[in-house]
Parts: sequence; structure tokens; C-alpha cells
Amino acid sequence: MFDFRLKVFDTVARRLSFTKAADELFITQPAVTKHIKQLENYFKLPLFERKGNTVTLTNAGELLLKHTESLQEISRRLEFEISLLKESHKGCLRLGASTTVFQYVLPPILARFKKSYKDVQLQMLHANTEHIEQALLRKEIELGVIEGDSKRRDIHYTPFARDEIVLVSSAKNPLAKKDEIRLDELPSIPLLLREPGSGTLEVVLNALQKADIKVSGLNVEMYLGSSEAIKSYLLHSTCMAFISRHAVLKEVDSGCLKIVAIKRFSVPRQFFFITHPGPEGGLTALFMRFALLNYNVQSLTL
Amino acid sequence: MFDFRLKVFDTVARRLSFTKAADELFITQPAVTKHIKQLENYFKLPLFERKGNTVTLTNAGELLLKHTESLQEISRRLEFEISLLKESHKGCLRLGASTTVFQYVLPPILARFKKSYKDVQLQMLHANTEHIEQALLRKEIELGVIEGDSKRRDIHYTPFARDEIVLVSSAKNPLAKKDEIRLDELPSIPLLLREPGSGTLEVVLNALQKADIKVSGLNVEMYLGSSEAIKSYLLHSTCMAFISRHAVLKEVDSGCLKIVAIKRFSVPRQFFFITHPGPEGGLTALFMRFALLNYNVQSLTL
DNA sequence: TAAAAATACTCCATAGGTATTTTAT
DNA sequence: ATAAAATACCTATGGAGTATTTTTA
Repeated sequence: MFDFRLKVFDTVARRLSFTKAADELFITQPAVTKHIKQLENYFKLPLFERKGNTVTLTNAGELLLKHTESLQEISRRLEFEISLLKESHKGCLRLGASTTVFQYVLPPILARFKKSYKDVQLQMLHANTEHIEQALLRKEIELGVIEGDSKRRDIHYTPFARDEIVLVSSAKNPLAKKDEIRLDELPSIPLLLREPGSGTLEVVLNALQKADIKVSGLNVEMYLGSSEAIKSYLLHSTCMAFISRHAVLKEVDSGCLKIVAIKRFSVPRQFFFITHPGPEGGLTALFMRFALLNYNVQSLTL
Repeated sequence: MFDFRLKVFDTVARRLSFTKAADELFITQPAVTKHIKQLENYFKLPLFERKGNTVTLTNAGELLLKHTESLQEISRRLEFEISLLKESHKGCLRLGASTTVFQYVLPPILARFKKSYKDVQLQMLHANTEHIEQALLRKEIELGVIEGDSKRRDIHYTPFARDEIVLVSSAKNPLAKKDEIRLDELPSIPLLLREPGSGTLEVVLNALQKADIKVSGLNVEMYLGSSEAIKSYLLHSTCMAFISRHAVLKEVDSGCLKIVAIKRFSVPRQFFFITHPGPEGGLTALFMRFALLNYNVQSLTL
């Protein structure tokens, strides 16, 4: 799937010899000459300087080589990813996911996965991070995707994707005219927070604590049990709320909600795969690779 | 230079119709069918689902589309950069550069530039940032490349490349066994610094000041007038020094010098092109584009 | 039954081969 | 004089066309 003329060019550029390249490619030397000549005609620039016995790259040649390498790199990735799709898999994968992941990150990935691997049966478990970890330990699931950063000895963690908790407000909110506020303005803003015990709240409080902001000093309007509830409430009030970037993607795109940055303050977090220690089963590994590849697709469109 | 079959695939994928794609590409519908079939044979996977009147991408198709877009992007860049090489230019360009840039960044770029544009005469001026700016104002040069971050009204600044001042030590230095130190360990380390008045020193002192480190508290072994002098001295002592990453590239690669990171502390800086305000001359613009493109080449190999 | 994709077949351009000439050390 | 690239010429594969058939909404 990679243009053969470029393959020829690349070989000549590395060996700096038409004859050697011909050998390596199992074609004859005149064929190599013709391919290179074709490229030179196309670009209207010489790619090699031929001085009798020696061949060197011209500047144009080096430029082309640089890009050829990128092109080859992409082609290799493509071949690899296609090869994953071609393997046909069967069986059942029991999968657990914590709230944000389950609601906002997994759905498109699951849909694609099912489309590609119709014979794989998925059993989903939806609970909070703590419970997912326990389900894994009790062998009720083979794979979990969680948003916490607890680290247990008897569980194997694999980073999956980055997330960030952002401060969000209704786009109409007069308090949110600025795109960025200072951290010391935060106490004056009425806030919605997730319920105590949720992973999201914990991460936020930790980050605030590190920045010497006391929770008691915050103007907390309400604690709400789900991201969806918070988003609805935001639309009808002048509150702001800390939510996962993933939970407000659509609303920010459509313009009804707005992310308000805070100077010198951010709340990054990671999503993780959790698995049993030791080698993974085929389906588990397949799903993990698939999710990693297909998560990037989305993040590119962000 | 971009594989035509992929071009056909891309068109079909965007229009979701073989016939429309054929129109757009000025070929016939059966030709399109054959190209797509060829791709499907190659990958051994269907790329489209044909249901009589409608065509949709399969998962494999979407995967291919994603990569096809990357490939097209690279091809476009390639064409553009080649087109720059094809323009033939003549004339004289007077160019000024400050110390680090002149010694470590420009040489490979200048060599390449001369190779591509034999009929352009280059006149180099080597001085410190301040002097280069003045030479520009006195119209003694058309273009400058500097490392300072002063901003004058009567000069036009264009970011060129990022640089970073790093803490460097001999690889044999027992003080440098760790790859990373804390900032509060710095005062105990014997330091070499560039001479007062140099841009490098100024940037370092500013950064330290921001981090609440007083210069008087540092253990300064010596002030030295050039990066080369500092590097030689480092090899025969247990001192460390703040130098531009560019100045120690080779030595770090060959393993005789070592970069020691400092936790939560970095000294980034920018290189800038400086030009007269208003539209640039052809040669000036040419050199700037050329330098930008050919600087990336190097940074990729870092 | 109508609109779109697939198939059948024909033609010519070109990728690739062999044999030979040119070129620079 | 020799090793390597370029040229000349031949063959066969496959890209593109026209005409036609198959498919499904």
C-alpha cells in the first residue's frame, strides 16, 4: 500500500547505490534507474548526484527522504492496525467501568468494537472505582477501566488516557464572561460539586488542598450525585462546577456550556485499565489495544 | 506522488458514492470500483458496505480513512517544501546571529541553504543580541537570529525555535549520579556561569529569582566567557553549569557530558528572527521558511 | 423500475526484463 | 580498465475506457 517508487527511492537513499538497491529489492538496475528518473521528472528536481561511481543525495533528495520516512511510518501503523481487525475473535469478555468512563468514554469505543468483532460477547459492569477493583479481585470481570489513582499490589494498572477536571459554567452566565479567572476568585463563585465519596470530588479537593485553598472557604451551593444532574443545573443558574472534560464535550461544542480556565491551576487525572497480574487473555489484550487506538481517534477531533 | 488508489478511496469515503467519486476524479465508475476492489483485496477486508443504493464505511474503512488523511497531509507538505526548493534565487542576504545561535544552530542550516541556493551570497555578522538588533536598525543586515527576549517597537520578531538552558555536568562527576536533583540542592553544587552581560546568564538568573533562589547563595566557582570554555572545564572538574541544550547536544550524545534535570524547575527560552517592520524581501522570507523547515529536521533527531 | 455498483471485454501505457552503451575514476 | 549508471528495445500486466448485467430500495 506504500508507493513502490518511494520504496525504491528510500532503498537507494540508504544504500547510496542503484545496483545494491536493485539487489535488495529483487529487481534489475535499469528498473531502479527508471523509477528514480520518474520521481525526478515528477518533482522536476534531481534527487541524487551521480558522479560516475558514487551517488549522493541532493538537498531535494534529503527532503524527500525525510518525508518518505514519515510516510512509511504511517503505512506500517496502518498495516498493524488492519492486522488487528483481521484476526477473528470469539468468546466473552466481562468488562467493568467507573462512572465517567462508562458514561462518556466507553460508549463509542464499545460500539466500534462490536462492529469489528461481532462474535465477542461483552458483559458490562457499571460501578464506582472501588467496586470495580473488587469485582476484578473476585474474578467477576477480566478487565476494568477506572478513573481513580489508587494503586494496589494485587492489581495491574495500565495507563489508558488522560483526563482533566475543568471548571464549567453556563455560557450565558455573567460570571463567566472571562475565559480565565484567578484561583483567589474561586471562593466568591457559587459551586456545584459531586457527592462525597465520588472519585471526581476527591481529585478536586486534593488539587485545591495542594494549592492552599480550604474547602470550608468555598461557596458550595449543592452536592449533586451525577454529572448529568450538574450539567442541567448549571444551565439554569449562575453556578459553576468541576466536571470531567469528557462529560461536557458535546455541550462545550454546541456552545451552551463553557470551560473557564483557572490561572496556574489544573486538575489532571488518568484513566487506567486494571487487570489481574500476569499475562492477559487474548480478548483482554485485544480490547485494550483496540480502545487505545480508537481513543486517539476521538482525541484528534477534540 | 500520492498513491492514486488511496486518493480514489478517500474521495469515495467522503462522498459515500462510487459514481459521485468517479465524477469528481474525472474517471468512470467502473474504474472506481476496480480501485476499491484492489484495496480490499490487498487488505483482505471490505472497506465499504454496499447495500444497493447506499454506501457506508466499514470499521476497516474508517481506519484506513484516518491514516489516508495523515498520508495526504504529509504529501501536501512535501509538495510545498519541494516547491520552495524549485524557485531559483539570486542576490545577497546579510544575516546576523547571536552567540549560541551562530555557533550551534545555524551552521547546519547555512550549509544546507548554500547547497540549495548556490546563487545566494550570504554575509554573516556575529555579535551579541544587543548588537544584532542595532545592526538591523542601522540596516547593516536584513535579518537577524537572536536568543534574547527583548521586545522593541521598531523591530519585528518572529519565533524561530525553542531552546532550553539545562544544568550540565561531566558524566564522570560523582555529584551527578542522580538524573534529577531538587532545586534546594543547587547551592551546594559548585557552578560555572557565563560572563555577566551574556544573554544566557541573564535568563538563568531571572529564572532562579522567580524560584526564590538568591545568586548570592550559590556556590559560583567561576564566570567563563564562552560555552566551549565551560564545556572543557566541566570535563576536568566536579562543577556543573547552565548551558543551552544546543551547545551540549554532541557531548551528551557521545556520553561525556550529562544533563541533570531539576525538579519543578526549567529555563525555557526562544530564538527569534528579527526583521524590519513591514513586508520582507524575497530572500529574507526564503531564508526564514528554509530555516524553520530545516530546523525541524534536527529536532526530530534529538 | 430506477439508480447505483459489479462484470465483461478491449486497448494502450508502463513496469520490468535483457542486452548494450556511456561515463567517470 | 572497470564498475556503475544510462539507454534501447521487448514483453506482459494492469489501468482506464465502453457496453452491459446485477442488485436493492
